[in-house]
Amino acid sequence: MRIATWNVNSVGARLPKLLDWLGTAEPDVVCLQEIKCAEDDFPYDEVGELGYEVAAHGTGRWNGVAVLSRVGVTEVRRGLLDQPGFLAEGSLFEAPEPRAIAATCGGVRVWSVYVPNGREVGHAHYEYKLRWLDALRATAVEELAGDRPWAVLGDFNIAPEDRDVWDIAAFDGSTHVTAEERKALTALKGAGLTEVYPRALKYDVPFTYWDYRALRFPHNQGMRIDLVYGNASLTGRVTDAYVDRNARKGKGTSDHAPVVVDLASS
DNA sequence: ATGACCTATTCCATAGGA
Repeated sequence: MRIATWNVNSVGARLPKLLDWLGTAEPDVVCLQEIKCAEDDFPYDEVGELGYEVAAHGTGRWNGVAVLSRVGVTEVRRGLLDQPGFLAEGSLFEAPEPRAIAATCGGVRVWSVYVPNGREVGHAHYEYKLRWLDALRATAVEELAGDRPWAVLGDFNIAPEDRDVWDIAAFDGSTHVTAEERKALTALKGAGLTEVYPRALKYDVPFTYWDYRALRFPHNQGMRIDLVYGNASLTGRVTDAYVDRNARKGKGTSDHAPVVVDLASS
């Protein structure tokens, strides 16, 4: 069984690339982030023709997550346990954002998550990011009572180690590399999870994101921020994991590459 | 070269991304 995660940066703009990739990588389950469309506007028919059922959670212009599966989709859950919203400047209410969806696919429980960016250290969005990560941890604790294979995959917007960014000096004082954010990942692992570390298809560090600007991809100036965590029932079945950087090549791509994880059949 | 992009929308300007 092959599961994957990919921040597609708009499923509408990325549809041709997504369909191509589904056809060649042939994943059984795909967690998507930043679909940037309302639930009703997801291209269900197009991915359906390739055999995928879809559970989507999206409201439009920003965020949005989905799970695609050709091995069934049951027990769909939208949002985290006590998920915080973001109080935008000038807004009176915290808006709940579509950043997490779960489904059970072929006996494996998967969460597709798009962790808030944080914008700047000390910004309200940064505090929101940390609160959101704590809600993710609490959700994991709640769901990990049993021993069914369980994984959370997605764009965490955190580089776990200094080596996971192309130049740590360039990130001095910025989000994605702070001790607080990394502590949140450690706390998440404390729920009973281990990271599935992927192979790089080229170079040493398996980066998953390269900014569109400044020729970051050709220069391999990337970040490893799309991550996979699983419980022992899942990680014990991992036979391979890699970042498909080929999906980042050429025009009309996402700025993220997919992370692919292969599991032995149970 | 301290340069360099891309998305959807209240659509040709802006917010957000990381």
